[in-house]
Amino acid sequence: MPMTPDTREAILTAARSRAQSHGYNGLSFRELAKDVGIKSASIHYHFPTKGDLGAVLARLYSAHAQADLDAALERTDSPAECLAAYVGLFRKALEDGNRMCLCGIMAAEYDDLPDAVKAEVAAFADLNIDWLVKVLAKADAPAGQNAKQWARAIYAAIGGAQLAARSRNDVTIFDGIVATYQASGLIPG
Amino acid sequence: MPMTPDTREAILTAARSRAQSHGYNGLSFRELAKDVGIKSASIHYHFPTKGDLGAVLARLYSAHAQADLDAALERTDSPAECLAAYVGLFRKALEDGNRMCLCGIMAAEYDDLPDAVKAEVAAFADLNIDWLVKVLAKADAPAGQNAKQWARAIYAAIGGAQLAARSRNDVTIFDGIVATYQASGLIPG
DNA sequence: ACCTGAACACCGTTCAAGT
DNA sequence: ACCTGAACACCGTTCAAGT
Repeated sequence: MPMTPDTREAILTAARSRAQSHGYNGLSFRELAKDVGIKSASIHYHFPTKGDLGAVLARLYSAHAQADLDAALERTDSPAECLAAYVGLFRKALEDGNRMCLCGIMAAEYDDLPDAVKAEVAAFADLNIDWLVKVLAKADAPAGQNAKQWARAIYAAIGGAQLAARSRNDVTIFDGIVATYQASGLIPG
Repeated sequence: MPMTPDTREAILTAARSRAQSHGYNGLSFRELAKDVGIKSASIHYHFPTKGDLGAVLARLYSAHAQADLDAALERTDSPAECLAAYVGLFRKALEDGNRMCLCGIMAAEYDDLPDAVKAEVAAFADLNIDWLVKVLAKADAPAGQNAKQWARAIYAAIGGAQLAARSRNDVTIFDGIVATYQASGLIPG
């Protein structure tokens, strides 16, 4: 009689939390097993390899992000308000234990990632950029730039702000950087 | 009679290269030992712990960057030209085997870093920001922002561009993002 | 002064064995 | 269907031993 109704679910929850702090390399099956209350060998029953777990993790993370972004776009089609919601999602990770976007931290480990995980990380970036393109459609892009280039720049800049704030363990650094992005016109505000 | 005149130097060179690709977690004493042609236990003679190696690595990396930046500032005090040189340093890492800035990749692993390495990563960020403040002194900051806030935003944005381009293994993505930063006024160009 | 082999507790993975 | 113990080759680290 297991404590949790669904071991697979419990593994995914613990793994997501750990991965957002320690990355893919820092994710340990033995630590994960302790969190869940099983032996590390048992994790392989649910996820044959660490790469399988990483890929599922990233795919679920993307689906969750997609849902959040769609909900924001449904509340308003104002670029400034949508971007505020967008920035808020990345801010939340920092607030919650100085964590990173799962796919942002994994992008840094790119060379060590199994191919299946690499693909999911790329898909997350695409999802973000596609949503930003939709939002930015009714805003004025920087001179000579199309919406796609603009979207890519915003995605990269927010990821960088998260990374910079994290290594200071200080969310206000994130806020300050975003404010400068807005003042410069990179982010509509 | 060792092949290399200075084993310590050989360890540092190999470690820097590996760390810029695989990060601190992905740095293996046994792989490093193979590169240098000694046994992994021997590395501990030169660097007692992996944290010691990481801290020395980051400190040397910072010193090298400081020299490069000072040289650029000596060639010209034009903000646009200095920033072009700055961007070029980050671009070079991507060109050279899709590598990252050492301290950028380590910032993503922040939670797993020994304290001595954390300090060096923070010092690298400070060095970058201080240099940028000097360069930006004679340029017009985005409305309501001081030079320090502006410098922080540029440092974060360039790091994010490197991260985003790396996970596509495509330097032209970096160039496109930087072009948008320039068009928006975030980076003087 | 510099290097090594052997040991330790870690890691992901496999697999025969349990229920 | 789900879990485990034991084994394997990896990891950083220690240390007595070599030169």
